[in-house]
Parts: sequence; C-alpha cells; structure tokens
Amino acid sequence: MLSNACQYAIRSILYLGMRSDEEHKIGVKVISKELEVPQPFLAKLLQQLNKSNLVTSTKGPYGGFYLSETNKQHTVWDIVSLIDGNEKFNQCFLGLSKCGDDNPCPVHFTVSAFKQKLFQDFKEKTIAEFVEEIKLKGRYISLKSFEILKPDSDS
Amino acid sequence: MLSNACQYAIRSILYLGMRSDEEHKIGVKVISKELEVPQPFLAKLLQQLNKSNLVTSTKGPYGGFYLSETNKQHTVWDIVSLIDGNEKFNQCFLGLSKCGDDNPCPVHFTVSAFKQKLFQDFKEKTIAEFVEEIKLKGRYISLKSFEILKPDSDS
DNA sequence: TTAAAACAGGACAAAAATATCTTTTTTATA
DNA sequence: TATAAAAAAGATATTTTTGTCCTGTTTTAA
Repeated sequence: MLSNACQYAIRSILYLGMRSDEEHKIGVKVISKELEVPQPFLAKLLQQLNKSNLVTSTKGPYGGFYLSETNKQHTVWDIVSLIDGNEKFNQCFLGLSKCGDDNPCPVHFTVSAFKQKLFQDFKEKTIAEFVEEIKLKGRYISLKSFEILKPDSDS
Repeated sequence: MLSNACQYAIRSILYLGMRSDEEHKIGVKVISKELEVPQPFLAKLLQQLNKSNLVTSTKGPYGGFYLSETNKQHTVWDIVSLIDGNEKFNQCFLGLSKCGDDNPCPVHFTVSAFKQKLFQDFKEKTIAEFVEEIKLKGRYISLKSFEILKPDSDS
C-alpha cells in the first residue's frame, strides 16, 4: 500500500523521534544501518523531509538529523501525503473510479472502514504522541523491527 | 496495495462472472473497453489467467473469454496470489521484517485485523458466490465501476 | 586556516511495473 | 478450402520506482 520510500520515511522519523534531539543528532549512515535501508536512497529522502520541515539537519562534524519540537508536531499523515500523495487513502481497492458509499465495490465497506481508522490515527496523532506511545509500551525502534529492549539498554 | 495488474484481473473475472458463460464469450476488446483497461495489457493478463485455469478461452470467430463452472469455483485469493504473490497479505504495513503479534509495529493490530477480514473474504468465498452477491444487490459491473443498472437493461 | 565530517544537489543507473506491437495459431463459416 | 476473427506467444518499449555516484557546501575543531 505505502511505497518503500514512504515506509522508510515513517520508520526514520519514528526512529529519530525515539533516539534523537538537538543534542543527539544522528547521521544517515547510522540511520540507514539501523533501519536496514539503502543509504544513498535514504539520504535523498531525508533531504526531502528536511525541506518540508519534517526533520531537521545540520551539516559538518557532529552534524546529522534530529526531530525538533516543531518537527514532532507533524503527523504521520504529513509524511504519507508528502511522499505518496494525498490520494493514497482515497482510492478504491479494486481500482474503480466511481466506487463509493453509494456505489460500492464488493469490498468497499470492509476497506473503507479500515482506511478511515488508519487515516484517523495518522492524521490525529502527532509524531510526538506516536513516539510517546511506543515508549510507554517499552519498545525501541532498531533494525527493521520495533524490538523490545530493556529501557536502560539505551545508550 | 494490489498492483494494477491484479485489480484488472479481479475486475475482469468478476465482469466475466456477471456477463459471460460458455454460450456468451466476450473478447478482450470488449472487456478492455468496458473496464477501461489497456487492451494489450489485459490480453496478456487473460492469457496468464487462462493458463492457471481461472478463465477459459476459445480462439477463432465467436471465440473469446468466459468463466466455466470450474473457473467459478476459484476464489479471489487465487487471483491475488497468482498475480501479486502469496505474501501480499503477510507484510508489515511499515515494511518491518520482524513485525508480528508479539512484536508489533505501531499500526500492527489495526492493519492485521483488516487484512485478516479481507483475506477471509477472498479465501472463503468462491467467485460464483461473489458474483451471486453482487447480483443480489442489483449491481452490474461495467465501465470502471460497479454501476447499478436496471436488471432488464442487460442484453 | 585547514582538514575532515556531514548534509545538499544533480546526474545517472538498474529494476520492476506497465503497456505495446507483431507474428503465429486456431477455428468457425461462407 | 479460403477467409476472417480471435486468442497465444514472444519481442520490444515506456514509465515509475528504487537505488547509486560524484561533486559541492557548510561546519567544526585541531
């Protein structure tokens, strides 16, 4: 459903939300290794996210990426609509242009209920809230999964 | 989520399920026009579906495609797994390889509930049942949508 | 002030998905 | 039997997505 690029973007931002702040910036190299995402591709992506004010970067030694407080007030939906476009959650599962509540395809109601719920999650919760939730549940983002680690194993 | 090819395939098969039988075969030209799908692309697809016994075809004048009774005993899932592969409903929404019930990504439960429901629909209902359901609701497949037509407007 | 670290930007490359074209085979029927 | 209609098959083309490479710019700190 989401493009690779978009998945990478969401994962990166959640990762940065968990691990970074203005005093602890993280370089592309580290992020790409941790999330198992191709480095140059991710670099481009982060560039784009930076331009749209979804992440913050600084150059030079000790530079890298992090989420500012402003960045964290954005939503996952902001990421999706930037990378995959506004219509991502607005398309018929079977590709019918005229599918809708009044003229539903055979899976319309199943699909639209799901999309609505997810859309709400993505649109209503800020990145900060998402991150908070993950932290409360004791999970940290690393590698390609949200692995459960002991909180104090964090560096 | 589903590829174009897969959406085209599902739509074609439901369309054939509604409109065709051994005495009323339908040519690629007609199907592609009705479903607004590129004709040569669809031809290839139907070829593939035919090889996998999901549709039946005959060559020559008055030839075309239709669903035999055997064809109709297949499921939508058979189409999906043929075109988009077996893992389509088995992948993390955020692309995490280790995401699962015991190690869920932030949207895991929302997404997996949906996928299960859809998967069930696709796996348990035969094409025949899907078609029956559409007919009962008074809908016919045409153009790019499942439009509601008066039953007797059918030729 | 200079070297190195890190992101920025632009061009390029590869792979996958989508789409097209041409020729061959089959078949009904005139 | 010849002809035309239609799918099958294979080759090719286009577009999109994904991924890479190289050079430039900024920044830090020795």
